Amino acid sequence: MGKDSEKELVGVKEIARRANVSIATVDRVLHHRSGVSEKTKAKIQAIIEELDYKPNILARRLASKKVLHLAVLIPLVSQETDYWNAPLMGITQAEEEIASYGVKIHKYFFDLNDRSSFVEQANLIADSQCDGVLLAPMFIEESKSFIQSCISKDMPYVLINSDIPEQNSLCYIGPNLYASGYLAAHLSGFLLTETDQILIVNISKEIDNHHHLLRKEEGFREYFSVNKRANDIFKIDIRQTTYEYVKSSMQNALDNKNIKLIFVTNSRVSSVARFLEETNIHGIKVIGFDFLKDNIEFLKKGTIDFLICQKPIEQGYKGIMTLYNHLVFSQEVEKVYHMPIDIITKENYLYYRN
Amino acid sequence: MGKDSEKELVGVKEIARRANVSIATVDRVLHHRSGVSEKTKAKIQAIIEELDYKPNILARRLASKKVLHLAVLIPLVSQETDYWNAPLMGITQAEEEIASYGVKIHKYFFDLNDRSSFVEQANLIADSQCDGVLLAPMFIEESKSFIQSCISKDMPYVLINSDIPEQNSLCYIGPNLYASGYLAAHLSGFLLTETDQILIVNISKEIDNHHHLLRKEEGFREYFSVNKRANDIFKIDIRQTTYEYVKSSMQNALDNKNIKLIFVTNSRVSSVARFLEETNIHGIKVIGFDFLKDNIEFLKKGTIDFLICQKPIEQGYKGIMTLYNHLVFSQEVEKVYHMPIDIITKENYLYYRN
DNA sequence: CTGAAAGCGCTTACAG
DNA sequence: CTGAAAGCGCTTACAG
Repeated sequence: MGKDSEKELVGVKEIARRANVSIATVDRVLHHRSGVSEKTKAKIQAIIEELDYKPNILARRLASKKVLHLAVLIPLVSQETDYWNAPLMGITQAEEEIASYGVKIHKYFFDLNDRSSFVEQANLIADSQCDGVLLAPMFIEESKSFIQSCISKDMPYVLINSDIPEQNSLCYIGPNLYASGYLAAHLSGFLLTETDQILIVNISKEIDNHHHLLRKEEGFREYFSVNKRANDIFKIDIRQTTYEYVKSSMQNALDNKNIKLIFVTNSRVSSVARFLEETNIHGIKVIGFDFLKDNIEFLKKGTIDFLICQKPIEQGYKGIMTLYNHLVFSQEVEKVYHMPIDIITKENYLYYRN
Repeated sequence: MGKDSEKELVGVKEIARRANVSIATVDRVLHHRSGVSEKTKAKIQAIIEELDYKPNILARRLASKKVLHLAVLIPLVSQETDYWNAPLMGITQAEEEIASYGVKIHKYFFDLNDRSSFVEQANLIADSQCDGVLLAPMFIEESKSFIQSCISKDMPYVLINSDIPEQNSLCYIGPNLYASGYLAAHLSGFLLTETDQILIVNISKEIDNHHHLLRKEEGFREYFSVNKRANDIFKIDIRQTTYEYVKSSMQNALDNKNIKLIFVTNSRVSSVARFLEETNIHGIKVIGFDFLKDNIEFLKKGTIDFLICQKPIEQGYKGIMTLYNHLVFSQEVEKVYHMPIDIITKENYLYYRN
């Protein structure tokens, strides 16, 4: 008994009856609206507490015709990588789920290779007077100034995929980059002897800004240092993302060495795998990131040994739901929600969700 | 335009207006209730189709006071293993989420070591006239006859954790046992040379029925056979779950061999790890199952190398939500929903969700 | 076989 | 500062 039997019937009506006021007044204090005398406000609040009143969300959404506008700012899916298709799917899924609850989602896309497109879209959002923003802060400086305008407009915002320092964001949802690098190193450890050579590969047009890649590299190196492993670790930054460029860079990097394992710090690992396959290089283990079609193909064939994946779909989904739950239910949110660090192999990729 | 602009306003009222009937009549055909002439029924249905009417679920649940009763039948959490606490958490989480939508969940527990307790509880459910059942069919025969009574009473049921052949279940939600054994073998492969010896350990009071353990073993062996690896594979079935019994069994099993890796087919892997630790045996790799406190402790210390986990919380959660979505929204369900096969290590366990 | 009316628990003008 | 009333889109008796 107790728990089960009590709550049942408590609604605004009951509260109004007990407080000897109208339900409209109860509604006012429920929503912290002005225009209620301190005295009656206090009385009503006491009753709300006492009864542990929980509003009926169904009725709330039904009665209120207010629609909630959420803006999303993420990279455009490019032909170079369809990684961003995944978060977008999660966002769309959330959208479908809450559409009937009066939520509208407005999507803005920018080009990963074009900072100005980011600024442009960000400005559109800033002017749109929406109720909340989901943001992938790929360009640090530009993101910071966008965030400033969000703050000044009192728009809550959620960051996904990569975090940015100094932030008043509602929360960050995404990987712990350092930890994922560390794990990659641990897996590497299984594949190597103490003397095998390792190559770390960062592939990105804008490596300076891509703290993510560098933080993964740090985590990776840390593992070897903590475990006092003697393996030589080389590294290369590849600043053009075309296959031809990756190929020639890799040729140079492998030259005159005896690399046994390559750690690619992002989803571009398929370029490296393609290179190894085309040039008929065998006996090198490969670890990279993300559950993308190309990557999975190489995983199946055994050219890639491990992929680390961090639920990009769920990042998008959770991002939207967090905004929704915060705005509609005033739900408290964790400041940081690190995604699980999933290990994908030939044997379990079929069962990977997200 | 198009998609966005159209639907907005279509409700029972509009349908009623167009069909020249009352909304009560519209409601009748919406719910396939009797008492409507074929003629008006056809007219209304045509309009519903034409308008692509989607009922407002909020209003539906709000107006209808009908409560949905779901029954859950799972093992009691024992002091021997708290595995079943996880699915229970997922069930409770789902319960909280949909409680305000008029769903009541009734939990029945049985003792894993006592078949009769299963039958007892199953009978209670069969008599309870609930609207749907979530079931962990640990005892095959008893489950089959319970399922028969569900079918005869037209109660939909969902299976979790382990599947049972011949089934008209709404769906199965749980691991692909064979595949998880296969993956375990793949991971083992990384840790071994071609000549290292392997020991498979099944720990359970009722191994005959526990097809799950045996199917994992099969998957495990299959990997070595497919990949033509020459490792000797030994096995032992331990039919008492107390630590003392496990310990002495393990002592025997290791005697006179040079085992380099132990594969424990379920969550009892911590007993084996404890044994290795207490008897100061080093240099044996260990792979087992499930994200349990004890197991994680040994993972941290390095006694256990890999844990394979299959989101038990989510199994419970999805089980309930599947019943709910099926009963409330008539949502179609996949017959089989295999959980991802997660690999847990020292480095990523902190980020594991579920 | 069909419809008018009340009600689910809340919000929103509107009037005072 | 406060309340009476209409309405959100649907369901449920009840009456015919």
